[in-house]
Amino acid sequence: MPGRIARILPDITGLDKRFDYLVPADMADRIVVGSLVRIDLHGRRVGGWVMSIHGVGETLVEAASLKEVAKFSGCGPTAELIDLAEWAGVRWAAARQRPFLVTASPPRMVPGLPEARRTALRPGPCSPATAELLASGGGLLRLPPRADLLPAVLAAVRHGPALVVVPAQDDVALIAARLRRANVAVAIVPGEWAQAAGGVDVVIGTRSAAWAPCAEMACALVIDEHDEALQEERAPTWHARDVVAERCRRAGVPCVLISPVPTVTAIEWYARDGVVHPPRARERSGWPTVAVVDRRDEEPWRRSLVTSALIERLRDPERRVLCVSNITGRARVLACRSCQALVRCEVCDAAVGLTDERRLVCKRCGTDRPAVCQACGAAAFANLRPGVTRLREELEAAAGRPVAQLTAADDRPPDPHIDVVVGTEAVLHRSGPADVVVFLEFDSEMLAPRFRAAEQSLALLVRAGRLAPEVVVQTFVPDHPVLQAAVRGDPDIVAAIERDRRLRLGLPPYGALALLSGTGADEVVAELIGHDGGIEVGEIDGHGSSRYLVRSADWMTLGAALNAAERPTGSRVRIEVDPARV
DNA sequence: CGGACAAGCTGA
DNA sequence: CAGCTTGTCCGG
Repeated sequence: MPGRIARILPDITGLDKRFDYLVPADMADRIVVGSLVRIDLHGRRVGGWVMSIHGVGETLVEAASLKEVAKFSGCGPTAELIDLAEWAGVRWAAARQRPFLVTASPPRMVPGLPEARRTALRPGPCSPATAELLASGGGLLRLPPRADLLPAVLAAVRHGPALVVVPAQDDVALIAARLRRANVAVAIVPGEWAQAAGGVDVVIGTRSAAWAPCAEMACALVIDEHDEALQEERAPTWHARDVVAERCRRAGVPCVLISPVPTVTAIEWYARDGVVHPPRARERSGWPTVAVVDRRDEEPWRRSLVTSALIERLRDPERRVLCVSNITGRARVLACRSCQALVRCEVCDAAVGLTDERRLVCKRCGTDRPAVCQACGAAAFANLRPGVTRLREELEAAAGRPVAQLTAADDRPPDPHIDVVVGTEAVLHRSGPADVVVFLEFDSEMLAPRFRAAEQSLALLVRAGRLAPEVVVQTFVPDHPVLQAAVRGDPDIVAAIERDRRLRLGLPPYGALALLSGTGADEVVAELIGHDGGIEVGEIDGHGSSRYLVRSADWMTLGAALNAAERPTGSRVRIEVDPARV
């Protein structure tokens, strides 16, 4: 091979530039697009990705003046994923590819790929609906909360090497173990990145698996497409469902999305073929029993969360009861995650709360400071939610048996011998199965001033329904569509209303939306307003620094405009494309 | 990002 | 004006 030139993106945050290096002859066969290499750049040796390979003469710099690639470090993302990162950089207005490439790269260096491991599938239960959707080019499958998902995964395995994305790590392990028992070759990513790249029947993982290698990928499955865990919370706020769908589209392989409560986004993608679901009677039987408790009937203890319906369940010693509450809404009492110190106001020593802008604001004296622990300088806080402590005592008195409390701040699991647990949403993630899940006050969730509140609160009921066959919801609005949908096991009730509202307001998926905040946001917004191509900007009142909602007709127009906007030096603009909580 | 180098500030 | 801080530029 004559001299080749590798265009390399250094693995350095804040440096979004590619540099050309000569490929030494002894590395020529190993260095391909995506390879991880080391280069000498500006006096230091740094890692980087090969973004493209060129012949001598195709580059701007004279070959003679180029340095050589210093070292081949290991295998990296495939060329398809490098291209996909380029797309994602626009889709989520990231401007740079680095965050995607990091996700698409192995956690430890992989010098070479192992042999493919593919096995003959033992006959077993296999979802015909999934198989049909895969055969017809992909689609959206609605399966009730308590349905077993393994048959759908097995149908994907039958179709060929499959990429499976699941929101929660626990479910990844569970599905992988069951697949292995069925003699399926599985690679759990990111840990088994090399096996996934070498070739297996199923590559499975959480959100980041959207960027995992999958040799000879023939189809992909996104399980619980509605789950917020599929979206990255840090910017760029990419969504695994969207990444997988685009990846499949480019590869020309089918993608099947599965959810008990499909998002308007997914429904819209597959609007032509419609949502596939089991016969209504069967679907409904896969939903939990949902009991709606009208808190208006609870005179004269109208304000109490301990209703008679709840007391009845608490008093039954045979029943394991999980109680979920989020009374405080946002955190009012915080503790530092590193040093455990209570976060207090610098001026008056009162406990301070955390605002949406990540500032600590004292309710007593109004002092405002950045979200940094005064004792140790850490910036991560645990929410102590004093409301839960008080509630625990109240519930214990009503139950006549011990009640454990669980919030995101508690790092040890609750005592397994205590069969009543109360806490924040963490209860739904970190307690085992139960007989009944009670939402003590669901309205703050269901009526939250966020455009996805309906979808999000329905998703909570789904989560609860997977833990217990019965879900009790205490509310002042018992006729809300979210509750109707859950009671009847018919998510269409919410989907239809949501679709109309989003269409009317031009909200996703019928419009593209990004939230801009941080210093320098004003300058970026000023530039966007001068922009000619269909960008709209609105200001959201932010305490202190202002936040802006930027809208456009579609994601790529929005992303391109945001990426093109000049950022003033020293600015720290945060861009949340498709924000989950607005 | 982090090194290089230049321009700006301080103190004897 | 040495010695130090702060800012800006640039990398193949």
